[in-house]
Amino acid sequence: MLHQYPSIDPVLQALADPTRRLIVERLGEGPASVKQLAAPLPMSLAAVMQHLQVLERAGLVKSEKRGRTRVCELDVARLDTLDAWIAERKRTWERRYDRLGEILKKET
Amino acid sequence: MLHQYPSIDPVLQALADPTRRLIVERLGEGPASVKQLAAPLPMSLAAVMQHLQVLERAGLVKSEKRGRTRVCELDVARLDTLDAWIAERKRTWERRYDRLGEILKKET
DNA sequence: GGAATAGTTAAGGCAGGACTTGACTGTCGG
DNA sequence: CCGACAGTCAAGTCCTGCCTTAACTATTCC
Repeated sequence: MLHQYPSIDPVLQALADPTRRLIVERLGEGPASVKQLAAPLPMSLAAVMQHLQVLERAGLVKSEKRGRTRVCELDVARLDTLDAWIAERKRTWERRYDRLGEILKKET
Repeated sequence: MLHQYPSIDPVLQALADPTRRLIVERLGEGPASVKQLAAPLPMSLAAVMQHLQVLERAGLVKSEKRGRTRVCELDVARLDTLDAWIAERKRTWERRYDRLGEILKKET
């Protein structure tokens, strides 16, 4: 089947970092500027920028420049890619489980 | 709200590595020994062992020693942790979208 | 215009992660 | 018992990823 997902690789790599997950969670509540995103984080603005670039490359975040501020927004659709990947693993697993039947259940 | 998920951190970190995802995908088709898992991978057995330890610490894989071979098996339940996290992000997002109403839809 | 604001870019430091090698343990087949 | 097999452990190398600082650009406000 070759499972050709549109590159979950950058998505998972982006979400692997706790800071980036915090950013994603924050953006889940609505758009925000880079400054706003950086405010609660214990690091420089430049560091947050770099995190945003990773998230943007992964397609999880879209941003737009308005005046001198950059407004960032979550792209939830990208999370479906992950959803799909997980679902696929589980489906294969459960299909296998069905093939085995209830037999193995007996030997707890 | 404090979203107290049982540590998605190790799960996402484990899945961030392409090699480990390959192992997960392989194990999705059924249990396998360390040797079998290592066979298609361009690295030493010791390296695969280390990957397995990461997966096991994340709770994604369980293994059992049988004679001189170690049989590894996927723990699909752990993927639900990730599922839950994603679902939560999407839920928050959609709730926000609802609050905004249809107004923004007009300015396509 | 000039100072403060918000972001961007580049360089470098440092720690952690991925992989290797080599020595070692335990197990199976003959 | 002995060799081959499957895995384990410990160092050590190397490279990537996260973060910093510093200099620089583009806006906004007075």
